Amino acid sequence: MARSPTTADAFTAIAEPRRREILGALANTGGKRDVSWLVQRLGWPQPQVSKHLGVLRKVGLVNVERRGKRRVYSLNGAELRTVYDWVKAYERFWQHQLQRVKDRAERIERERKKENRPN
Amino acid sequence: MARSPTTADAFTAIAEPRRREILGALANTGGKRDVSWLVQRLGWPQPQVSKHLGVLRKVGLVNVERRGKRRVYSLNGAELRTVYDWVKAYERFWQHQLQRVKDRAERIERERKKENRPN
DNA sequence: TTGACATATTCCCGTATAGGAATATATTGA
DNA sequence: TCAATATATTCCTATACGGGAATATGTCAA
Repeated sequence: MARSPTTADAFTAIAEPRRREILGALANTGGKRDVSWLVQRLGWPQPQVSKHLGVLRKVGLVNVERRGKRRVYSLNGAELRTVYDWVKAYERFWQHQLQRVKDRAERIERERKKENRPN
Repeated sequence: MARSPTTADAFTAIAEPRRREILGALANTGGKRDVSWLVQRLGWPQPQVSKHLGVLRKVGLVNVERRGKRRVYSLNGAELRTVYDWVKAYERFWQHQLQRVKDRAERIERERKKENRPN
């Protein structure tokens, strides 16, 4: 078997840096723009932009709206939330580390004060 | 060009469902276990587990510690935080939607009350 | 040293990419 | 109808996967 298709879910879709760039570009402008604008903004060939948008659309990270000959793409935050919820469940694993750093700093501070007081 | 290697960064590494399973298994037990335990727990062939662990290690999502002939793997939350920070920046895009849902519910509620009161 | 155990690595294969180039499809206006 | 514009799709190729099977490496204990 090969790798999971990029269209499998939000995780595989955002694995590609350029697709994250597209989401970022959409986000910076309120989350709604047509393809021409994205092509101009990103400076990539139009087919490349369309293809990446196709992947993002298939996994529901963006929605499309026909507007004459334009197609307006918009961010769908709900789908990104899948990723957010997953990673947030690991929060304690980096907060632990921060806590450890904090604890250590406090211990050192206590010891510093102790040294100033005679025993 | 092909797809970005899975060892490129945390995003590509966690795109694979089985690697997320490994992280999940580690997390459920305080974040520190050897390979045999993971093999037992996940029920996959040992080489498969080792190979996925190799990818996770290369991107820094886990650390290894030699313990005799065992190798103890531990979660490295700091690297997951990369993903967290990225996705958190889009928070408003799903909160917007929740807000919209909430606003709509409140508007409907107001209108329901209005109907009960004579104008 | 030797054997048993734990883990990593290699080789093979089918599959699915991402990018480039070319082309197809759809929509508008004259 | 026809040309122009906007966007999507197709075809091509190099690349790198993930799983299975086999094997290599490393470490302990007797």
